[in-house]
Parts: sequence; C-alpha cells; structure tokens
Amino acid sequence: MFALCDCNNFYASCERLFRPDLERRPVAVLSNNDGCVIARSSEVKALGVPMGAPYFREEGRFRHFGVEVFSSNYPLYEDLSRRVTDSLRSLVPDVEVYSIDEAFLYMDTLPEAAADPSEFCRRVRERVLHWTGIPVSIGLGETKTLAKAANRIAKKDPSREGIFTMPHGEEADRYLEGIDIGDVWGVGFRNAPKLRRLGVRTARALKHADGEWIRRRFTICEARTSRELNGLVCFPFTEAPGPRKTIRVSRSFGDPVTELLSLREAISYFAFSAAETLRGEGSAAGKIHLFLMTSPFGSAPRYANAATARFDVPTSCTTDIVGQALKCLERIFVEGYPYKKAGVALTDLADGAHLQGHLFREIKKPWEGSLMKAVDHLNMEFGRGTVYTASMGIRDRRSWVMRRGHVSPRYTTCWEDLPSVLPPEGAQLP
DNA sequence: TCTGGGGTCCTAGGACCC
DNA sequence: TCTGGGGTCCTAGGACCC
Repeated sequence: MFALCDCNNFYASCERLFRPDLERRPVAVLSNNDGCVIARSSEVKALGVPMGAPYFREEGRFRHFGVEVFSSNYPLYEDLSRRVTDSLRSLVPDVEVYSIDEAFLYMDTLPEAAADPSEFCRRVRERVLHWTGIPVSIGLGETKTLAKAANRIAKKDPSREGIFTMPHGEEADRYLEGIDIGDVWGVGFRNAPKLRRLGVRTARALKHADGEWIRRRFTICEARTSRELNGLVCFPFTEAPGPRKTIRVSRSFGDPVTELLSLREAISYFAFSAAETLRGEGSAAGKIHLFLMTSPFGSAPRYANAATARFDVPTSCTTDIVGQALKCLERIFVEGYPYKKAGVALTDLADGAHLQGHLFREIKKPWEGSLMKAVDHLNMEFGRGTVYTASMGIRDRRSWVMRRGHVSPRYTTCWEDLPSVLPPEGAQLP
C-alpha cells in the first residue's frame, strides 16, 4: 500500500502560519516576478481563479474581493517543507519526498501501518498539523497512481476528513469513473484530448483499455499509467532518488534588459548560484548551457538563442563556470533587443569525487577545492551574497532583479525577520 | 504595461561501427 | 535496373510532473 501525503494549498498555508488573521480569508501566492498565481487558498479557488493565471489579469478581481496577495517566499516554503518531511519520518520509516509539498509513504514495512493504513494515516495527519501547522490530505492505494487518485478524493470530498483509501480491484471503478482523464497522474494536457477523442474519458476507461492498443497509439508511459490503475506497480517506491542530472537557474527580469553589462551581471549570478548548488550535491558539470530570450508576448521584436560549452574535465569551480557562461553569452548576444529572461543549465553531471581525467592534458588546480570551500563557508556563515564574483555587479545597483512587491518576512530562516511576541502593556514577566 | 522556475523520461532520427 | 544486416550512441524535441 502506498500513501500520498499532500499539503493543502501549500504556499498559501505557509503564508497563513504566521498570520492567523488570514485564516478563512482569501490568500493567493504569486510566482517569481509576481507573474502568475501559483497557490490559492480554498476561498480563492472558489472565486474561479485558475492555477497559473497571469496576475495582471486577476488584480482587479483580487482587490474587489480583498484577496491577500503574496510574492513567493521560497526560503520560508522550503524550511516548512523540511519540517513536514521530518514530522512524516518521525512516524514512517519509508518516505519518498516527491516535491516541495508531497511525499509518498510506503505502508507495508511497518506492521501497525499495514494492519490499518487508513487509521495510521489519520495519526500521521494529526501529527503533521500539530507539529508544523500545515494541513495535509492523504490518499491510499495499491500503486502511486491510485494513491494520487485517492488523494484527489480526500481533498475534494469534505466528508472524508482528509483521508481516502482507494478500494481494490473492481470496487475502485465507481471512484475512478468520477475522475476525468485529464486529472489522472501522468496524463497531461496534450494526451488528454487525444484520449478523449478515442473514447477514453475517465480514469476507469484508461484502466480497462487494452494495454497493447494504448502502447501502439501512445507510448510506454501511458501504458504504465493504465497498468498502475489496475493495481500493478510500475513506479516503485524509491526512497533515495539518485543525484540530479541537470541543474538550472533562470529568471525573468522585472524590467527588460538591453545592456550587455547588465546581462553579464545576471548571467554571472545564475552561473554562480548553479555552481553553488552543484557543489552542494557533490557533483561536477561536464557542460554548461546558456539561453536568453525576449518576451514571447506582445509585439516587440523577438529573439531567442542558446549556446553550449564543454569543460575539458568536469568542474564545480565557480570561476570556471561563470567564465564559460560569459563566453557563451558573447557568442549569442545581439545588441538592441529587450531581453526578458535568461538562464544557465549545468548538464552532464558527474560524481565530483570520481572524475574522468583528460587524456592529453594535465589539469591540476590544487587551490581550487579549498577556495570554493572558503567561498561556500563564508556565504553559509554570513548569508548569501557575502562573497561573489565581481562580474555579478554591486548588489544595490543591479537593474535586472525580479519584481517582488508582496513578499512576506523570512520568519524562520533570517534573524532579522524572526517574529517577536511582545507581552501586553504593563504585564509582569515571570 | 504586466504572463514562473525546475526537473525527469521517452522516442525518433541521424551518425556511426563492423 | 540492380545496392545487406545488425548493432550502438547521441541529440533534439516532446511529453509529463510539481
């Protein structure tokens, strides 16, 4: 049995945690750059605001209904996500963190969980709420896909009180009948219309479709989803997913950037940040990929391009990575366009401890390791941005920063932002 | 005026080998 | 007019997820 534990309206719940006055009030959280709506409290969902809606189109409606709007505050969400995971691990040995707000729990290793999974999950849910203040819903099923489907029902049907177990075999059909094909985990907005045209309109229909036929008309992915709906595990529990294969840092700019100098600063910043993540994973990058683009919307002239460079020996050294990124930029930058977004991706990642050498060249920089350790240590100890490459520009003069008009304090990760609890006037402290 | 960011996996087609 | 058979590896593009 798999359980899928999913935090309710996660980012909105995080924002409410330190603002009890927002309980039962509409709360929306925006993507980076205050671009789109990416989290909605139930009140905002009830207004009919879709996931991913551009904020500028909803702004009027939000003002009218008094929706409390937040820019995304990832330090806060990541910290609370870790607390939720820790709470889960305190009760369940096998936890697979699937995303910032979801985790699969494997029920069969723990005898008390296997005996009555649904009752056990009730305890899990209570503990997470009690320890972190974040409400979660839990769906149970024989496969991850069925647990996902069960989770939907747990969320949608208030009478389930946040827990639903998908029954086995044919008994599941009456529930799967109520799930639109487009809402099945693994069926996206491209294949859903195609499946519908072929008469497969619900989760139940996909479950009973002929496997060979699905495989022919689609790919192995859709065939697996169909098998999973039949209770056959195709996506096994994987507690420790391997190291990442790509690391990507990209941002849209608050205002379009036209100057090469500003772009160099931004690219340096992205490359610096990617290199930091890379070392955190203990990996080294074999290639670097840089891309930039103008806005895909509106009538302004458009330009988009990308460049890739390969390192002779995989590296995790910031100066190597920033240097190559800037060389890539020289290759594709064209004067005169209003650039709206750019980014850096590190690929061909290898284990940093066991690097393949270069056949014809001896490349040894013994100081490199300790220099990067010092940089990471300083930035860890004294805060991000304590040391950085000069090419990133001076912090307060960067023109390419993103818009974040409604950001909440970093309540749990920054000393200056810690909430203070003041005693009432004249009260005696014990 | 204003439209996010970060991932994984699969497939088809091309290039190459003997 | 006629031109083999059996492989591997790489890449770009497309699909999906949150």
